[in-house]
Amino acid sequence: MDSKNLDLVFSALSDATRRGILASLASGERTVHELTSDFDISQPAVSRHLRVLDSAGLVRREKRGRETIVTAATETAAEAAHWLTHYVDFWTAHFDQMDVILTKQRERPDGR
Amino acid sequence: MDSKNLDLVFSALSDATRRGILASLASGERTVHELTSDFDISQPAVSRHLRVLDSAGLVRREKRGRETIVTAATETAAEAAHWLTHYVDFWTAHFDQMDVILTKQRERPDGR
DNA sequence: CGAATCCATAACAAAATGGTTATGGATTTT
DNA sequence: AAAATCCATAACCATTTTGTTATGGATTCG
Repeated sequence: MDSKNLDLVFSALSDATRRGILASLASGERTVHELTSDFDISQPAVSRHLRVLDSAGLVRREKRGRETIVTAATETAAEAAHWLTHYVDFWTAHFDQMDVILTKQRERPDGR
Repeated sequence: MDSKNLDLVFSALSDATRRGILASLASGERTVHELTSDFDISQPAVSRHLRVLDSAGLVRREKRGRETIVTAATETAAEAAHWLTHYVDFWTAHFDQMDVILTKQRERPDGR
């Protein structure tokens, strides 16, 4: 997952409607038509949200007859979650170190 | 973490410069001036990125004399990571179920 | 005290975002 | 075959974003 992909993934996740689409895909695949009736926006608006999610690798679209079937692509979200968790761990580790240092200073205020 | 906060957090994380700022804060606090020399953009641009990160709750700013000290706020990123992980788990669970169903169908193609 | 430094905000321009309606291709239904 | 359905794209508009330069307040340095 490179920087450009992270841009796309986090940007895609920054919209409540798109997160809602992903949430509704948890219960299984949905057509564009079904998604349009789930959310109170026009069909073209749904199509554009899906293109954003698709570009980010967060959903897959597949033509089936005249319908388009949408499914969640778990791996990409998992990668983004790992990235975020990695940073949190990284920060936390350093904060723990800082805490150790500060504790030592408190124990020996003369700096020995 | 409500929907509006998720908007702010993911939107803040969708910019490579802001992720870079967060990364550089892993090694400890930095002043706005230091961050400005780290990244090849103007000081006002850095200030605005910091305001975005601050609004999302991803950093804290503290005036110290004429300097502004910036530190990472781990908790918020952790919450976003948890949100994302939760969804991944949720999806994965359903996909696993689907997989079970599909496997059973493969084992008994007559649908018994 | 005067000069320099640190930083936030305002004003502006360019680009991206998210909604709409209009349209048309492909497929299914009748 | 004609009508209806599903969906993508184009065109348009309002809003937001991200960079810039200009400016000024607060603090520190000499």
